[in-house]
Order: sequence, then structure tokens, then C-alpha cells
Amino acid sequence: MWFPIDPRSPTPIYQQIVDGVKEAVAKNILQGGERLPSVRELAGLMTLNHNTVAKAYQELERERVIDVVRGRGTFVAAPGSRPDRAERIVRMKDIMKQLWVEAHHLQITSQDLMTMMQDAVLEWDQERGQEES
Amino acid sequence: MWFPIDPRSPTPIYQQIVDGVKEAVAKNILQGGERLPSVRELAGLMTLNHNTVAKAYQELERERVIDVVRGRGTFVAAPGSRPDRAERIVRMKDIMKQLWVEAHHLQITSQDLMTMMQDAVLEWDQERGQEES
Amino acid sequence: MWFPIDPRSPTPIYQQIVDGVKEAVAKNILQGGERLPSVRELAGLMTLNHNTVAKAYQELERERVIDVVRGRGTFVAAPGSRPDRAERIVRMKDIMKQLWVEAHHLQITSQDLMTMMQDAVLEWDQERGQEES
Amino acid sequence: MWFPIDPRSPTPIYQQIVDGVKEAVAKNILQGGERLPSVRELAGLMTLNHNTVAKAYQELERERVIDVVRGRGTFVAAPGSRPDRAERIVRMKDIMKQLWVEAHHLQITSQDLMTMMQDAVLEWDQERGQEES
DNA sequence: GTGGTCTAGACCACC
DNA sequence: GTGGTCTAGACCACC
Repeated sequence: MWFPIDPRSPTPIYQQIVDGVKEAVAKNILQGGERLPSVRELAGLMTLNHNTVAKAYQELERERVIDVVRGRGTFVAAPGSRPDRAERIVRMKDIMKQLWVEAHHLQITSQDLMTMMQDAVLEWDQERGQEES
Repeated sequence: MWFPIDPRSPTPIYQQIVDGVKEAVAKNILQGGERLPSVRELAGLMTLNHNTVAKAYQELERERVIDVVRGRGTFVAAPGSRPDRAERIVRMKDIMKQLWVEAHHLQITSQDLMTMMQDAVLEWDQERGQEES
Repeated sequence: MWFPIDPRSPTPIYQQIVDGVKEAVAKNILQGGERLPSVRELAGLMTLNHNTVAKAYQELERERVIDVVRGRGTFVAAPGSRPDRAERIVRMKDIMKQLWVEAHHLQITSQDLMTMMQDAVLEWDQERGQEES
Repeated sequence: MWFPIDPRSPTPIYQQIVDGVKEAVAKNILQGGERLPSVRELAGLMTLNHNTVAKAYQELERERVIDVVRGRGTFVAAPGSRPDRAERIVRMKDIMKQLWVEAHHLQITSQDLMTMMQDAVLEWDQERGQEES
């Protein structure tokens, strides 16, 4: 498990961790049931404050991406255990709209946008396939 | 021209204005050369401080979405005058990845994602078409 | 005589006129004694407010670049009639420093800066030579 | 770190801070990784409002001169992390032309201009050398 | 403690 | 009238 942290980014560090873990899960780099490093381990590895990592884990647990089991450790949630579908669908529409707005400012037609998206998705799906257990 | 502002959102108000104007331009609700309300007019209409609106307009000018002519007013930029393509392409890939990651957490297949995107794009393109001058 | 005006630039329009006239004089496109268009003529040609042009001419007269003769017209000053040397030397040092600072942020060595400057100066001197009366 | 602020200058105060920091970095008075005073510290030292300093820091971050790490502080960027070369080269040509135009109005020959520039550059390079770590 | 945002209100340059 | 800047002071998220 690894992902880059940019301390200079306007995105808070804890959010970058949240995004990084979610991406790793989406790509199957982290798989259901797999153990994550403890808060203090990860903080050590990334030279971050352990409060920052703890906050990221709390957010990931709230989003049902991971399960924190007191005294045992932190694990990637089984895919079945992630509901809050409504919230995510709203969020997806939001991201789709952002994408469409940016495309138009770039003077990219909707058709070209769909092609670009298709290509990118194929690429990420392949990365994901390679990690398949 | 109108878009809702949520003062309690974690997204800063000035950023909501930036996003709102960019969306309106992408949807052809605001067209090239069209005049925007003055900083103080818009502030009055939205019951915001003029500084907040001014900050939004400055950001929109930096992104080449609008042209600010001191002493005269603020205008939607002609489509041709918006470069910084490289920066926007990077941004688009970023948004596409976010979308793909969220989809996987929702257990939406890439194929379903493409279908949802297709539908949404059709819908927005239609809204845009209706505003065509 | 011609130079482009960018109404979108943060540089005030009257300042752009001042800069444009000064550049034309430095390049010998405008020569000592030559008549400039009247305030209203130039305003008409450039579709600007005549107040803007008048302000530019006032500034050019203050800097002794032009002579405004009431009832007769406006003329490029003879080279001899431009003192205020002290003020200009201060200004030159200022511009030189800006140039040096920008170069360092660009990671251009002072030696390369001098070479670039040499090349640019040769080019402008040639343009100037072609206009020689 | 120090530079004078002239509250009556037409150059906005926040821009004077931007210019001052950039000059200090070019002169090695501020070195890569070095911590700048916090927004409120600098505001206190200069008896300015913290918003004015914050605006300057935001502009310096946009120009990649400094790194702002939220909640931690503000640091001079490593020299490697400053791209936007194209934009800066355009800006340099601009400044070079201004210099050349001013020189001609002062009736300084191009040759004398190059000599003055050479001398000034030597002087600033020496200041810079003395700060070398 | 760190930077970021926002309101309120004043003042300025430019048109 | 137009946008831009600045102070004063409050409040917020993040470390």
C-alpha cells in the first residue's frame, strides 16, 4: 500500500489519505478483509502526525470503507458492507457535472469527453484487473 | 443568471460563485460578451459582502472565464480567449479518476458508470441547447 | 503610428497609451517635432473615451515626451528637451532589479540574462534603425 | 528578512510584499525551506492587517515562490518546484523592452545600457553570494 | 498556533 | 458607476 502525499496541496492531508485509501481499494490494491497499518505505524511511515491519520481512519470508517476493531486493528471492509448509496449517488452526479463543465470550458465536445472517459476507465480497469486476487 | 449559494457548505462562498458562473457559461445561460452584474449588484442580490463577490470575479478572470474591464464592468469572455489547456486536462483526468473511484465504492461497474455519464451528459447538453443563441 | 490596447489588462488604458507612445518614440517610429493626432482624433480611432487619451497626453507632457501647444496641437518633443534624468535613472535601476529578480526565479544565470538582453537590444536597435529619418 | 513598505505608493501593499519576498529569495536572503513569519506575525511586525499579508502569501504560493502548509506555516519553496517558465519568459521580454525604452528616453545608448546593467548585476550577484549557505 | 474566509465599512483610481 | 484595496474583527478547519 502506497500513495503520495502533497503537503502543499490545498486538499487537507487527512483527505488525501482518505482519497488514497479509497483509490487503492477501488483498484484492488487493498482487498476486503486486508489489514491496514495502525494509526501510529502509518503516521511513522509517512512522517505525519498521528492525529491526522486517525482523522482519516475515522472518516474512512464513517464512509464504511474500513472497519476499525478496537484492540485488534483496522481492516478493509467487505464490499457488501458499504451502503450509504444515496449519498454516494448525489456525490457522483456532482462529480459528473464538474467534469462536464470543465470539458466545455476546454472546448471539448461531449462526444470527445465520453471517448476520453472510456479510455481512462479502460486503463484503470486494467490496473485493477492485475491486482485481482 | 442564477445559482444557489449554501452559506453552510464547506466550499467557500466565493468558490460557489466561481463554480456557478462556470456552470452557467458551460450551459450557455451566460454567453460570450454578456455583461455580469457588477460586484456590488451581485453582492446585494445575494446578500453577500462585495469583497466576497470581488474575490470570485478575480478568480474567474484568472481562469479566463470572464473579462474585467476596470471602470466599465465585467463580461463573459469570448470562448477563444481561454487557454491554459494543459492545466485543465490534468484537472479533467483528476476528476475522471475521482468519479471512477466513487463508482467502484458504490459497486457500480465501469459499464454502468459510462451509461450514467452518457445519460447525464445528454441531459445537460439539452439544457445547453435550449439556451443556444 | 499604432500600438495595441488591451482593455482587459490590469494596466490602465491611459498607461498603455503612455507606454505605446514612448515605445514608438524610442523606436523612431515617432520622431522629434512630429505631430500627434488630437485627443479627440485618437479617441475616435481607438474607440476610447477622450478623457482617457487626455490623461495619457498629460502624463506624456509631464514626462517631457511630447509638447502640447494650446490651439496648435501636440508634438513629439525634441530629444534635447527631455531632462528629469534623475527620476528616470531611479526608474531604470528599479526595472533592472525586477529583471534580475525574475531571471533568478526562472533559474537563469546572470550571464545568460546578459546574453538574452544583448540579443533583444540588438533586435530593437535594428527596428529603430529602419525608421531612422 | 526585511524590506520597506510604502503605504502611499500606487503599488498595492500586498504587491510590495510579494516583490519584497521575491527579491529576498533571488538574493538568497531567504533560502529554500526557510520558514517565513506567520501571516499574523508579519502583519504585527509591519503594522498591517493580517488579510493583506495573507493575500500576499496566496499570490506568492500561486507563483510557486513559497509553500503554504495549512496549520503548520509558510516556507520558501525549493528552487526545483517553480515551473511556469513560459509565462516568466514572456514577462522577462516585457521588462527588457521597458528598460530599453526608458534608456532611449534618457538618451542612453544601448551600449551604455548594457554596461549599466552589467554593473548592477555584478553588485546584486555579490549581495547574493554573501548570503550563500 | 497555522492559514482561510467572511462581513462591515472606508477610500481609491478609472470611466 | 466600475472594480480594487485595506483595516478591524469574527469565526473556522487543521495541526
